[in-house]
Amino acid sequence: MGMFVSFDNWHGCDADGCGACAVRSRAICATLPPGALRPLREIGRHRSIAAGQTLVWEGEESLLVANVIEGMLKLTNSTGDGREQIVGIAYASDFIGRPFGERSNHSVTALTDARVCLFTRAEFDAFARTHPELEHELLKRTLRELDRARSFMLLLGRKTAQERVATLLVDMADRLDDEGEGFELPIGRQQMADILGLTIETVSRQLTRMKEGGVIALPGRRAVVVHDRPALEAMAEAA
Amino acid sequence: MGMFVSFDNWHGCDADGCGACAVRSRAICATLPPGALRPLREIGRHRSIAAGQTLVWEGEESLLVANVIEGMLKLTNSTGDGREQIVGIAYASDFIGRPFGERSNHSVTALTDARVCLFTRAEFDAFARTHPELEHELLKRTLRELDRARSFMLLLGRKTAQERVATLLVDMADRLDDEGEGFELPIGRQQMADILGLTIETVSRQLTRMKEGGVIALPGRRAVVVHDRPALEAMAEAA
DNA sequence: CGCTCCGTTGAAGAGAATCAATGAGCGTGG
DNA sequence: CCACGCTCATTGATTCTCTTCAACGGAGCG
Repeated sequence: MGMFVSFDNWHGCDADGCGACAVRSRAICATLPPGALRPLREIGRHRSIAAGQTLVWEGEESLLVANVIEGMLKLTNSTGDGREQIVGIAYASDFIGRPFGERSNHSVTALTDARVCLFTRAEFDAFARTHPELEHELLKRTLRELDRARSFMLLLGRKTAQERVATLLVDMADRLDDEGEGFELPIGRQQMADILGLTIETVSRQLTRMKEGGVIALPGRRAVVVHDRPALEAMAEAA
Repeated sequence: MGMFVSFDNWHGCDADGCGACAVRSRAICATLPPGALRPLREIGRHRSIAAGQTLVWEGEESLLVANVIEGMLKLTNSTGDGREQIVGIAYASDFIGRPFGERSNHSVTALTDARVCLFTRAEFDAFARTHPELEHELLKRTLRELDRARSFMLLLGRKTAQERVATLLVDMADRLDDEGEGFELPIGRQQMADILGLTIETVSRQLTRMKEGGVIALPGRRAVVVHDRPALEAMAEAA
């Protein structure tokens, strides 16, 4: 494992440890009063993760939790024979891992090179248990995640391939397309398929259909331009 | 609304209000020290709900939360054109509703006649905010629900019809079949289909196949006897 | 230049949905 | 107690969507 993992050369109580943190104002730490930040900092460690590396395995003991500082990670569940479903994506400032539980229900794998602020679950649990503001923030985030997961259950259980792809594009556009001038997909076709519960071929065909219908353009492998947003939204909802 | 809803004739601080509650030891209230139970009791109301009645509507403002005292309720998400996906089921002692959020993401509808202990969201939020033990319990429950939802995403996105039905039967047997002598399904075929992201016909056909394969018996509409549990579990996992 | 990875496209097939009819319980009322 | 009607479940025939299998294409890179 050591060969895949690199620790930054600071850890714990550093002069500019959290102050300089890229997600200081957006991660759960933001809820803590200044005085409580120091003890949390002392149990946290920065770690870099290479794309493709898995931080937590489905079904294994829950030993780690973390804040995402930079990069993207996927949360996945798999069947015994290798079928995979992405059940969540963690971006910068998101919290990952399973506090207050014996085992992790899903794997966590880096989609891009990433950096996280890591805690052992035991230490984090103990800290959180004594800091209600932190638990409150965690509760709010977990409730939001649960809402998102349940919305996705509707997509996976009841929506057609076209609706699924359109829904994903609308979500991505909302997240990434500030200027309305198109955006870069942060993931490839296979991962789109793993999110949507489809095959890579079906995703590709649906994108092609939308392109031929003039709803979107695909100027590159990862590039998407939405030409007709209302049409895309209509596709996402009804059919 | 009044014609569908009946309030019990006590509410608030009653002599035996919470002490006699059927879920006193299992609901979130169980975490509260005796002294804190009284103020919570004072903002709670018992309500009876008829089967089929909807307590909360998807997308509407989140005004109510509740503990389930008795009965079963379904949490659902729907598409514009009426396709429905059950995203969760609440049993006695479960907590329902969306605290700390503007809107409810899903509808809550009684599957059986039910009784709940109801709070306005505003009052509950304020109470919870000042009772960390309660928020901690709520966090643990929400994390468990999130794990469950994500496991279900694998089922909905990647499992075959046979695997889905077998998975549901295993879950139900674990929950209901103490003696190994069979159990009564708490829901009909349509709701099984709505949970599994299938049609009623497909659920029926899969059950028939399992019956003909000798894995289960179906002595009545709602009755199930598992003859070959290992086979059923194998069906639930691989294919 | 050729290799590899990833995405696209095509043809064929499987699995589930849909459409349609039949059948079995169950409650109601005669 | 039985007949009726209603709801829910089963079964069959067909259609259709998505998957599977297979080949090709194109961009990036050594």
